[in-house]
Amino acid sequence: MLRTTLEIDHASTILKLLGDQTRLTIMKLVDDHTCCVCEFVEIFQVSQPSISQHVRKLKDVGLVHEERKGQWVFYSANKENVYYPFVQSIIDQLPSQDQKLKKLEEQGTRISCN
Amino acid sequence: MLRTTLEIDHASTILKLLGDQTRLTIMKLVDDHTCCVCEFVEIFQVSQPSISQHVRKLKDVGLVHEERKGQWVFYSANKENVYYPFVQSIIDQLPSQDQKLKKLEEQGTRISCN
DNA sequence: TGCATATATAGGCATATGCTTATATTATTA
DNA sequence: TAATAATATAAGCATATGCCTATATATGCA
Repeated sequence: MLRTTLEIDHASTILKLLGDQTRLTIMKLVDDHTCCVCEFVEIFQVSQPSISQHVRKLKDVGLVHEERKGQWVFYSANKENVYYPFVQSIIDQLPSQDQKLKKLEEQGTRISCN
Repeated sequence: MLRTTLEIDHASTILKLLGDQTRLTIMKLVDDHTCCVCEFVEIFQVSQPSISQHVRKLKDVGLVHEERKGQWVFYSANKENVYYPFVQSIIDQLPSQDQKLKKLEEQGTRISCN
């Protein structure tokens, strides 16, 4: 098995990124969902620029992948990233956050993103 | 197998703590070594109060165990902590930092701590 | 007891972080 | 083209963080 060496300074950078409840939850969600900014705004009850800044940080280190579809921008996990196995090993230990998306569907707030 | 649920807010707190290169390295070292403050000062080339503050944060959440031996205070991983399996899964992916301790031994700086 | 050594705490400071509002950009549609 | 909608960026602000120096506390030993 190929084992990439994870330098400690790179690791601490990733951990710092995940050491924020909003970003950690986003990573957990995009691990098996594709979500748009407006959904995160709804889920976290925070301003749209705040979410934009969080996803930007994740995008800057390449943990998420951005895809524009019309007026929406969708984010998903970039599983090709060198550090993704590390991230995955962490978020795998977290409880599913899918109920947050389900709640949006029930409210009909997720319509825009399908 | 018993599986403790790791709440996402607790997880982000732990990750934030580990999201600092000094603290992450300390955790990696104390995972299989018992170290005193003066060693960390030597290793990280940072002031003694700075190290004291870092280990205090780790101690406050119970990740490290403090033990006074004479005038020295030794720190080791508190593997009884509920979050330790989570921490362990992370630091297990990091390269050994033992060469930092070896270097101290070569310099004779680690004498005090045996 | 007095001095040296190791560590902890207090206080100050520069920078980082996360949020907000205001505004710019990009795409959709009438 | 103009209006609307989604997102990004800019700027400002309050708080957090990590470091330092100065000082307090605790222990060992002459």
